[in-house]
This record gives sequence, structure tokens and C-alpha cells, in this order.
Amino acid sequence: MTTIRDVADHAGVSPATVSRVINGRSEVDPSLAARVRDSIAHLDYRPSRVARSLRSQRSMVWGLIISDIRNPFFTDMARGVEDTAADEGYSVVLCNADEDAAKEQRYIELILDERMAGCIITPAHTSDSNVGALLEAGIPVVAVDREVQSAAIDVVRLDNQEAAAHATRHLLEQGYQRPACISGPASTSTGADRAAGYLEALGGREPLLRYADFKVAGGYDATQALLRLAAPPDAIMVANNLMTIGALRAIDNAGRSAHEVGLISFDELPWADLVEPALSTIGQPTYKIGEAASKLLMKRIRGRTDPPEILTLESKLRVRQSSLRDAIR
Amino acid sequence: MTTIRDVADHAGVSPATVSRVINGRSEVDPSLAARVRDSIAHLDYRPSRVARSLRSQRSMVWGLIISDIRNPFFTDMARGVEDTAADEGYSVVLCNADEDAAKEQRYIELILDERMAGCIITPAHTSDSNVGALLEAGIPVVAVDREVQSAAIDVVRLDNQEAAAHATRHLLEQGYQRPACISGPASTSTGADRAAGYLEALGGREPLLRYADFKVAGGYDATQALLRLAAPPDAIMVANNLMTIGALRAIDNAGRSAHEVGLISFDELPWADLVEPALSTIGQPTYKIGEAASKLLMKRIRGRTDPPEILTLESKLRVRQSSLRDAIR
DNA sequence: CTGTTAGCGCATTCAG
DNA sequence: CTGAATGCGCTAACAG
Repeated sequence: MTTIRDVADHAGVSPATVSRVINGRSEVDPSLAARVRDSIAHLDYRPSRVARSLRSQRSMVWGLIISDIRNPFFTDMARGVEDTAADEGYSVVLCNADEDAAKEQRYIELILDERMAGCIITPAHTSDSNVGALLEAGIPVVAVDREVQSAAIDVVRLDNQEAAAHATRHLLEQGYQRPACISGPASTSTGADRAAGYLEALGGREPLLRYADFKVAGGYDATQALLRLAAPPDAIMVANNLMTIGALRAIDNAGRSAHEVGLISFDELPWADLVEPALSTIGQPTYKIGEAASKLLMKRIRGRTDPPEILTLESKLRVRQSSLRDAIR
Repeated sequence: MTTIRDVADHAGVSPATVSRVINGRSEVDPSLAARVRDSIAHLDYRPSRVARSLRSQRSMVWGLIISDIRNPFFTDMARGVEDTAADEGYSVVLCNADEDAAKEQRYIELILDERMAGCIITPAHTSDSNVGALLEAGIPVVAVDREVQSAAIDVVRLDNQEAAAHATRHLLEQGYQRPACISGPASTSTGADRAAGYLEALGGREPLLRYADFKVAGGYDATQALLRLAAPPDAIMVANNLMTIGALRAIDNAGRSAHEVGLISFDELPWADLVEPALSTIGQPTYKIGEAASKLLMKRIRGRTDPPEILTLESKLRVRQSSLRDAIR
């Protein structure tokens, strides 16, 4: 691999001058600069980001830790992060924690060991996440989708409680008598807040609340359990898209039609309009969430030291068919 | 951040000894080693992977360039890669090229500049991919899902032509008279091979072949065009999962029922059984593909210099409902 | 078995 | 404006 020294020799200048041409941090005589650029092109020189990171003590890479790579919500968000990072000259290492705190911990250590410039994370648990280690090492962190209690960091998320309450009220207005809720783990702020919103909107009615794992299997099991109740629900609000897949499957396997039980799901799904009845959803501005988190992160990387900011973005209730009780189906 | 020097001072040894304890490359007196380990724990020392990479001239990171992060096929495969890499002590940088050759090029440059240990890629185009630059720099490359002509590298893929022919024959056996095919770009080996398999199985029949972009929009447009033909197809084989979403949407928007037109899709989909009629698919062993590619890559990293290997994995035709002409629906 | 020395490739002093 | 010297943190070669 050609080094800065090779380029310097070829151009008949010192390595320092080559460095200056590349980084443009100080003026270089135009004719020298041109010679250097020629040599760079001629030798096909590419600066080592490794050496650069070591020398300047900062890398041009962010770590993005997402909870589940099979969830379109996170991958769409990742695109928002990636595009914004690219604009700023940063690269993104996408880390899939699989809703597993141990994996998350390993990735935090990777970010630490690679001395990355920053981290965007959807923490597996509200408490007892180890983002503190990153902050101590001077690596800025932004939380996305979920909050983290143990550290004071910027957050980008929905007003999950309000969104859940809104969806629940919608079900009640449709005339459903016994709406249930399958939420995510109570140890995530998202899970807790969506459950709280459900309970809030329920008024005095009997709560039919299950906490699951934000995965397909969890949604399946919870739905199955609900349907087996002596007095089963007539509608379910599911707290994320993957659990909704499980819910649909469980309803089908129970020999029930999805027409019989009202359904509304958090998160948009690419195929929400392709199932029968078309799925009502609480859509999040996924790409924008990623963008917003990236911008907050950039500010911290640039040295901002304000108190942490909590950015609340708007969700959108998209009523299709699955939550319409009286619609012609 | 604490350095190896800090640990050495604290333990009263030289940095070299600390390094030896960490890497276990040569024997260290047990009592010294214990002291070093204590100091490491006490100071919460974490070796800089940056410095390590620079010194040893090899990083412990792979680049994984996928064509589309919104496609479950690639993300499932990514999990296979990631798990295998982790077992070997490597980390994976997931790069989303969005079916865009320019983005792919940028990521190749990143892998080059970070002097990564290896690369697994689903090339945007069969020819004119720039993986050659990686090979020249001594970075091993394995292609996945699609082949690349310009360079001699290991490949893991299906026998796409046979799989497509098999699926087409299945449609014909069901009694469909005019099966169409929506394939991927002819510039990808996958797109070309699947189209070839379709044509092969068609015998003398009139071909109804469209090349699209492996994305939802492309599938939509192609399907719409097919349905508007004076003699439209009565069945469609779609060459990937995302285009199938577009196809379903187009069929619906044309006021046709998915029951009227036979459908079979490459790639498994999490919700294949949730639409009506349930989608028949040509399932690929996605996770295994990722694993296999990782193992090939590891061999190259370890210095293997055989001629490139082409590993062909088995696909599985999963007949559900959408391709059954005479089934009771 | 251990410490000393050197240098990976680069950016940043400091002189000139 | 330019070059020489220095060192980021670590590991490998060499002595001892």
C-alpha cells in the first residue's frame, strides 16, 4: 500500500506538505499542491484512516446500535442516520443487538475500543444500559426510540404514551368493548410508555395488558394467551410491527378471522396494505428520527455542552381497515 | 483514556509485558501476569484497536456491503455473517449500497482506507464492480447472492437459473397458460440467471419477461405494464421479495384479485403466510449463505490461495396458495 | 522470561 | 510557506 512518504518522494516534497494538501488546514504553494495532487493520482494513494485516527485521536466513524435488524423501523432509521453521517464525512458501523443486553454491551465495548466519534443507540433497557462508559470516555451518545435513565443524554422519540392513548381511544370510539394491549418489555421506556397510554385511555375498563418482547414470537404467544381468556378481547393494540406479525398468525391459527378482532399496530410496515383487512398503524417518521439523532450527535461531536435535549417527533395514526368496527369489510 | 503505558507503570512492568499478557503470544511469569491483569481491571484499561491495527497492519473488521438494507434477505444474511465473524473475533461494518453503484464504490473505498481484514459483498453489477481494488490491496473478497465477472473471487449463491426454471415449471404444471417473469436488472447475475431459467422452462411459449430493479417501485411498474397487455399473463414469477410487494399492490390497484393471477416470489418473506392467498416462495437459506461466505472469507484471511470457489446452496420451493391454480381458495 | 528499541502512517508541532 | 522532528498506542524484533 502506498504511504504518504511515497507520495512525498514522488512529488519531491516532505510528507508534511502532502498532509497539508490533503487536509487543506494550511496554505500550500499552488504549484507544489498541484504536483502533490498529481502524485496522489498517479500513485493511487489513499490515506490510512487507521493512522489518521491514531494520530488525531478521533475517528470518522459512528456506531449505530439498533435493537433488531429484522425490524424495518430500525433499518429505515439507519438509512436516515447513514445519509446524514455521509454528508458530514462520517461512516456508520451498524450494530445489531438483537434485543440482547449482552450483545449491546459488546458493541459498546467495540465503539470504545475503536475510539469512535460518537454513538446512536436504541437501548435494550431503560435502566442499566452501559452508555455511561461511552460518555466517560468522551464519546457522545444519542438515544433513539427509547430513553435511558442512567445517563443524561439527548433523546429522539415519540410521545409514546400519547400515541398509545390516541390509538386506544380510536378503538373505543369504533365501539370495541374490550381492547387489549400487547406492549414491549416494561424495561424499555417505549414498552412502559405505550402500556401507560393504553391504560390511560382505558378509563375504568378492565385492562387486558400483556408485556412481550417486541419480536414475532412474543406477539404470537401474547395474542394466543389473550384469545384463550374466558372473556377475550375484541381488539388489540400491538406495540410494534414484528409482534403484529405474530398476532396475525396467532389469530389465524386460533381459527379466528382477522376481521373479528380489531387490530392496530405501532410502526409502519411495507405490507400493511396488503393483508386483509389492511392494517391500521401508528406510523413513525423513521427516516427523520435517524436524521434528527444524527444532527444532535454532530452538535455534541462539535463540542456542544448544553443539558441533554429530548426531541419529540409526531406520530401519525393511519386508519386503514383492521381497526374499523363498522366498516364494510 | 488509559494506555498500555499506564497499565505498565501501575503494574511495575514494561509495556511489552502487558502486551504479552493481553495477547498471550508468549509466556509470561504467572505472578507478573496476575499483577498485570489486576492493573488492567483496576484501571479499566481497554486496548486501542486503532493503534493495534496500525501496528499489526491488520484490522479485526470486515466490511459487509449489501444491496438493500430494507430487504429481509440481506439483513438475515447479515446476521449469519455477523455471528460467524464474532466467533472469530471480528466485527462487521454493515454497508448499505441501496442498489447504487456509486454508493458501493464509496464503501469499497472505506474498506480500503480502513485497511479492513476482508469484505463480503453483493455486487450492484456483475461487470464493472470495483472489487478489484480490494484484491490489489490484499483484502480478500467474497461475493454473495450475485457474481462478479471482473475479478476471480469466491462466490456463495443459488443455482438461480435452475431455481427459476423449477418455479416456472411449477406454474405450468398448475395449468397456467401465460406465466410472466419480472426479473432483476440484467446487469446482475441474479437477474440474468433468473430470467434465463424462466425462458428455459417456458419451452416454445411466448415470453412475457420484464427486467426491473429489485425494488418495490420496479415490481409495481412492471406488473402494471404486464396487466395492461392486450393478452396479459395469468401468472407471474417475481425475482425477489420487494418487487413482489409492488406486484401485489399493482394487482390490487388494477382492480384484480390476487386470486386471479398466480404468483410466486423469490426469497422468503416474514409475512408470506399472512396475505391472501398465502404467497408461494422460493426460499433461500439466508443465514447459511452468510455463514458460508464468512467461512470462505476466513480461509482467505488465513492465507488460502486456491483458485476461487463457487459455493452453490439449495433453494426450496415453498408452495403455499398463490401458485395453486386449482386449489380451493 | 523480560525490558529496550523501533516503527506502523499520519498530523502536528517547531524552526527556518 | 516548507521541512524536520516528534509521538499517537501498540506489537514485534532484539538483547539480555
